[in-house]
Amino acid sequence: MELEPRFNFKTIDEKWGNYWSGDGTFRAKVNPNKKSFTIVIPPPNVTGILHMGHALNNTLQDIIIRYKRMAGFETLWMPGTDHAGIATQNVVEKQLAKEGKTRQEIGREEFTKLLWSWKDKYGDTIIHQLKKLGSSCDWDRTRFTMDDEYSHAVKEVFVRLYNKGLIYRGEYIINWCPRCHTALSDEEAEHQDTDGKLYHIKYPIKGEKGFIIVATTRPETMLGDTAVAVNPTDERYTKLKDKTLILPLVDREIPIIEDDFVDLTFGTGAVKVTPAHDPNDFNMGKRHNLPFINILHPNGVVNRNGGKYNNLDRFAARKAVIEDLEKLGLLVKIDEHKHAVGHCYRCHTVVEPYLSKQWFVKMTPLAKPAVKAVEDGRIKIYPERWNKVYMNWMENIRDWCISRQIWWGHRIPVWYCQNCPDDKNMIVTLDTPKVCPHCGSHDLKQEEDVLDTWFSSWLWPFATLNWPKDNPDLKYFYPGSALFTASEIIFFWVARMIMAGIEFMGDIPFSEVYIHGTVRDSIGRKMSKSLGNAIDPLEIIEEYGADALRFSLIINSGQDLYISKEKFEIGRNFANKIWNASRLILMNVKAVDPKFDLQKTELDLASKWIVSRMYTTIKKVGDSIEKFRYSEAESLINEFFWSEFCDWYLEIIKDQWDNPIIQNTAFIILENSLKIIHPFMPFVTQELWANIHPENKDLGLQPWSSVQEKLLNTDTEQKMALIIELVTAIRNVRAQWNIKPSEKLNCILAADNASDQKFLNENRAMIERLGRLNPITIRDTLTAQKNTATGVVRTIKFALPLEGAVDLEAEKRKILNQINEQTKLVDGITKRLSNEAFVNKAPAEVIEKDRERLIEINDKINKMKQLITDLS
RNA sequence: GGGCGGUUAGCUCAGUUGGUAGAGCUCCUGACUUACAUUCAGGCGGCCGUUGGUUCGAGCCCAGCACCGCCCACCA
Repeated sequence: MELEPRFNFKTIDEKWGNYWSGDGTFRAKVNPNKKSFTIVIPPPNVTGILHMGHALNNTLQDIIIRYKRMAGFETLWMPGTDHAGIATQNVVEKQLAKEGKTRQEIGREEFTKLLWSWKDKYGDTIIHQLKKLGSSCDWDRTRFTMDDEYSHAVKEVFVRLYNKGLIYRGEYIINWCPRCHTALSDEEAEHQDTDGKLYHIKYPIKGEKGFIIVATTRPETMLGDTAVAVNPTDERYTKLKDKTLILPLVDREIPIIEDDFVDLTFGTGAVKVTPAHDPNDFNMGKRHNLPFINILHPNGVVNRNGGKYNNLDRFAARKAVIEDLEKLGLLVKIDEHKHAVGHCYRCHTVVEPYLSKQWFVKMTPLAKPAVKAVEDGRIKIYPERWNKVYMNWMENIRDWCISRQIWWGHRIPVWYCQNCPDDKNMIVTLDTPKVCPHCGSHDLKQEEDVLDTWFSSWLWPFATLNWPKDNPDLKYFYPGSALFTASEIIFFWVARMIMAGIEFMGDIPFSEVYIHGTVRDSIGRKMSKSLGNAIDPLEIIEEYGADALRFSLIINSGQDLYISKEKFEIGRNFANKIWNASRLILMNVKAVDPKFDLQKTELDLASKWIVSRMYTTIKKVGDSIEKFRYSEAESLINEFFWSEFCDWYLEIIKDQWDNPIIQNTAFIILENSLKIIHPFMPFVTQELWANIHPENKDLGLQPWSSVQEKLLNTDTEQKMALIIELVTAIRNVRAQWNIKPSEKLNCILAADNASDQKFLNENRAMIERLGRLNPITIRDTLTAQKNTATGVVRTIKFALPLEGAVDLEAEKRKILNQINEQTKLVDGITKRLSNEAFVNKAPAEVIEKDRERLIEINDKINKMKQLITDLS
C-alpha cells in the first residue's frame, strides 16, 4: 500500500482510537498460564475534563501496561471515575443557581436526581477523552464509585470498621467550609501562608481599672471567648490569677485560667480562649471545663450568640468588632503578621475551625501495618525520596473526619431510633433496618451525612473487582502491580489505599508507586484555568496528534514538566520520522523472506552494527521502563531510531536495496522498532504495523522483541564508530571548504598497517557514499604533497585534494586552534602522569589509558603540524 | 519552626558505583542529496551556585553558606 508523504495523524488517531475503544482488544481475562499485571487508574472526577496532568498520568500508565502486555503478562488496566462529592455537587448547584434555585429549595431527593442525570449526561466526558489519548484500558470494566456494587463495598467497610471500634462519632473542632456547608478532613484544608494582622485587644478586669491584653488574628471569635489563658509560670500574671475579666462587646464575665499550652514568648503571653472555634482552645476548654459557645451559622454568618453582630458575615463582623473596640479604646495595636490560613481544596474559601458532631476513623491502628509495608520494601515508592513524606505523615497520622454535610455521596449506613435515648439510639447496619433492635420502634431516621469521597476511593483497588464478593477476578488481579499518581495525592489516596488494602484484603494493593511530576507552564507556574496558562491536551491532539502529545510529555517527564506548545513539535516530528522511514522501507522491500534469520546470515558491517544497536536498545528500553525511567527510554529510542537507523543505516544502504539481505534486515529492524516504540506512540506504530501485517494487525498484542544476545557485538559497534568518525571528519572538512553536496571529492586514505587497510578496503563503498567521494585511494603512508590537506582520525589518515576556492589562512588558523587545545590536554595528562602520588595510587588501567591517550593525542598533533606545513 | 528537592551551554534538562563534561531546543553556516524541509550536514557555546574538606583525582562523596521551589506544622 502506498503511504502518504506525511503522517496524517488525524485520520489515524481516530481510526485506531475507535477500534481500541470498541472491540475489546484490551479485555483482561483470568489466565492461569500468565502472570497478571494490574494497574488501577486514579479515577478522575466525573466532573473532570482532561488536562495535562491527566494526559501525563495516563500516558505513563499506558506505556507500562502496553509494554507488560507485549511482554507476556495478562494485563488489567482498570478504568473508572470518582463521584467527587463536593466538586460535583458544586457544579450542579451552580447550574441550579442559574435557574434561581437552591438545593434546599428543591430538596434532597430532587437534587440527588438532578445529580444523577447530570452524571449520566456528562460523566463520560473524561472517559472519552482518555480514549483519545490511546489509553488501553479494559473499558468494559469501567467503574464508578457510586455503582451499586461499589456502594455495597463502601457500606461494608463502614460497618466493619464501626464494629471493630475504629469508627466513632463525636463533637470536635473540624475544618468547616462555610461555602460548601460541610466538614472537611485535615487534608482537604489547604494551608496557605497569608499576610494577616495580629490584633492586640484589652480585656478589662472586673471591678478594677486594669486589663489584660490578648493578641489574636481572628478578633471576631472573641464573641465566643469563655476564658483567657496564661502560662502558670508567667510571673507577669501571677497576681491576676483569681480575677475575672469582662469580655468587651459582649460583657460576659470570663475567668483567667492557667495552662501550659500558652507560650510566654508569643504576643503578650495571654491567650483568649474560644473553645468552639479553635482546636487548641477546644482542648483547653475540655481541660478547664469551659463553656463552648458557637457564634457562627454554618454559612459563616454570626449567629445570635454574637449579640449585636448577629447576621453579619464573619469578615464583616471582624471589621465591625475592630471598629467598635477602637471606639471603646480597647484596641491597643495592629501588627502585621504572616500566618498559615486554611482554604477549602474545592472552592478555596477560607475554612473555619468549627465545632460540630462528625464521624471519624481512628487511623493509628490502620497506619501501623501500612508503615511496615513500605519500611520492609513490600511497597516501593519511586522516586525514593517520597518514602520520607509518606512515613512522616503516617507516623503523625490524625483521625480522619469522614462525614460530609452534602447530598452527593454514600449515605452513612447509620439509623437513629427516634424512641430510644440519645446514647442508645444508633443502628449501624448494611441493610436498611425496619425496626429498632432495642425497642422495636419503626420510627427510624437515617443519618443525613454522606461519606468523604476518599472514603470510597481508598477501596478502589479491590472494590472495582467486586469485593467483598469472593470471585476469580479479585483473586487473580489483586494485588495490583503499580500505581501512578502525583505527589498531592499521596495522603489523600495512596496512603489510605495501602491501609485499606491491608485491612480488608490482608494484602498490599500494589507493590510499586510511581510519583510523577507536576505539569507547569514554560515559566514554571502550575497550569490552571484561573491563570489562563493551561494548555489543553485535546487541542494538542488536534494540532500535533496523540502520539506527539504522549511522546513530548514523556520526554520531558524527568521531574516537573515545563511545557509550552512548541515542545509538542518534537513528538510530531518523531512520529513523522517513523512514518517516513517506514515509507522508504516499504517502497524498497520487494519480498520478505519468512525464513530469513539474522543469526544465520553473513551481514555487512553496517547491518551487523545496526542489528547489534537494535538489540542493545531493546534491552535498555525494557530496563528503563521497568525502572520507571521513561524519558530515558524515549531518548534511547530516539537515538537509535532517528540518529542511528535513519541518519546512518538507511543512508548507507540507499544504493543497496536490490540486495535481499539488506531488504530483510531493514525490514526486521523496522518491525522491531515499531514494537519498542509502540507503548510510547501507539497510533502511528499500529497503523504501520497493520500495513505490514494486515492478517495479524494488533501490534499491541504482539510479543515484545526478545533480545538476541548473540547478535550483540561490541567489536562491530566499535568498528562502525570508527567509520562514523571518519565520515564526520570528511564532512567537517567539506563544510569548512564550502563544497557542495553534489560535488564529489577525491580522497586518499592512508593506514600504516595491513589490517587497517583491509578494514578500509572492505568498507570503502560505504565511506565513499557517505562522504560523497570519488573512489578512494588507500595507501600505506601519507606523503606530503603540495595542495593537499591532511587530517587525522585515530590511526587512519585521510587526505583531500584542495580546490581553488579554499581559504587557506582560515583553515590554518583552525588547525592551529585545535593544536592548541590538544596541547593543553597533553599538558594536563603529562602533569598527572608525572605526579608520583597519582602513579602510585591510581589503578593501573587508568594510568595505562592515560598513556595511550597521550600517545594518541601527540600523534594527532604531529599530523596536524604536518598538515600546516602541507597547507603552506 | 521542621522536612524535601533544585542550582551543569542562552533555554529545558541527562550525567547509575569518583577516572577525557553530554542531549534537545535556540543561534550561526551550508544543502530542495527522488522517505521525510515536521528534513539533512556542519559549527558556536560550560572556572558544573558559593566556601571549605576527603582523595593521586570531585559535576558526582562530606560540611557550611546563598538563592529558587515544594511539602508538613495547633504559637493565639
